[in-house]
Amino acid sequence: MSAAVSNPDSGLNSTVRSDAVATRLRIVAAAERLFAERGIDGVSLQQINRAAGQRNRSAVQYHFGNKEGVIHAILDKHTAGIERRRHELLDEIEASGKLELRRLAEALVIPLAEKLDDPDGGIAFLRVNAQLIGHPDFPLLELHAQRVNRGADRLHRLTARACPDLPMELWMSRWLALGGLLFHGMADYAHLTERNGGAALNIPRSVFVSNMVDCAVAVMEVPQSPETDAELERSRRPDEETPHV
Amino acid sequence: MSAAVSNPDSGLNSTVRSDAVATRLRIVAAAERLFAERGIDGVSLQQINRAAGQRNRSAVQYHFGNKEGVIHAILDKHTAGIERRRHELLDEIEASGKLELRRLAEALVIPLAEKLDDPDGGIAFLRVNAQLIGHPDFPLLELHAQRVNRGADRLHRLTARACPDLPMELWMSRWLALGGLLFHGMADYAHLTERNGGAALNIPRSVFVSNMVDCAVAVMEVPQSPETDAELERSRRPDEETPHV
DNA sequence: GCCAGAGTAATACGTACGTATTATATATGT
DNA sequence: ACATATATAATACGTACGTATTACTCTGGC
Repeated sequence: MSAAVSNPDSGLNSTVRSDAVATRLRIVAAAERLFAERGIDGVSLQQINRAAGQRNRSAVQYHFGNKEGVIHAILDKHTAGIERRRHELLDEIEASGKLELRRLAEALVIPLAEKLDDPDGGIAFLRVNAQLIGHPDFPLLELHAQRVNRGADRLHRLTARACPDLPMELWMSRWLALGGLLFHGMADYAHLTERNGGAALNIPRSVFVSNMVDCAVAVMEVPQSPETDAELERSRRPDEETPHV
Repeated sequence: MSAAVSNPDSGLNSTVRSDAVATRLRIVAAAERLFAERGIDGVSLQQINRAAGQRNRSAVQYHFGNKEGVIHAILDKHTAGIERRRHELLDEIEASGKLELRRLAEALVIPLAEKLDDPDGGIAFLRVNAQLIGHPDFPLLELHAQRVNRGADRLHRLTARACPDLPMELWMSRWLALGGLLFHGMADYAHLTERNGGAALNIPRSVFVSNMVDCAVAVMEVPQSPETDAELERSRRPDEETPHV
């Protein structure tokens, strides 16, 4: 609670010194790299300090409070650009007048995929995101709930509107699963890209991205099968006990 | 290297005492529960010891060597049944004479989904698996490479044969992404199921499973889009430089 | 019933962590 | 140029970890 460890952002400080922002940038860059390589839980704050060239042991505490603060800083660094790009694409779609599902899927995938070419930690950002999906302490959905994310919300609404025939329960389940598909597909490709220094899986980037869009479209637009319809029908009759098979 | 910490399984010990197997079972059960709740890296071996009611501090070391040994024990506990079930389903499919893609997707999904009803750590097993996918120290693919997994290999071959029209690079990429879709979709549903004590997302289990099968089929069987075909075509002409858009 | 050995318990050592406290240096506003 | 608050450095404390070592207990085979 002392002044020395309070987050300078949260206070009423009128001035932000220039060397502080440089240190913050170096810490964030070191953290995202280490998190991507060794896992979020496999990195201590002291290791981040050392990797950032900080001889002090509590520089991370001073600037970000704790590990969650560092994670938020990493997300802040990258999501602004992603949000902007996503709004651009969605604006184009809405201006065109019709909600083409493939365009919406592109608005979902492309802003993320462009991070593959961001040399300032873009790939690490993608890998950290994939780790956060199922993380017990910092689940991605909760982290995003704490921040403004209008682009993703807008996209969610538009895609739901573009798939009016799918029952809502199924749509929700598919949307969640789509997150796993995208983030982990992207993170795997990102990892391999970093190791091979260019393409991965013998697939050029443009082909990979387009293929991911194809998969996203497929998951969203394929109608439920007759088997699923039958199960759905059966589950909606409360009288009949659903068998265990 | 002393005898006291050597894995009793790896030695030539003729006898295995009954209390030892009971302790091993309790340790594995405690470990899978803790791993699922707090994350693999968020649990120390000592915590596993305590949760297993072991007053000794090095019981885990004695029985499993290290954390990777515990993970292998968890996988051993569950994969046997999954493998057996998967071979059953694949036998039926091959006996029928035709490779129906939906049946193959069921052979992929159902053996895992049935773990949702296994009260002996089935849900924890699914959540641990999802964590292992992108784990830096114990990546799931490497762990599986160290063990016999003929059911999954057989399934991989058969599904690839059932999708002859898709270019191989795209197929490989989709197969990897499918892992993220399945394991994380399953783990999310498992987690919610455990919290709500029954169904999750207002979706009964049978509907959820059938919906996952639909998604898997969709990802596997949807042909590449004209956009992807164009990118693929362009990438196969080595003369022309691929633009960055 | 007894004994060798597997299994469990108790204890200790070195290391690294997060956190707190204090001191020094330096950039910014006046 | 100076004073002040901010930023960085240095150091210390308590805790928990993995590991190793030693001693005790009890099972299982004879």
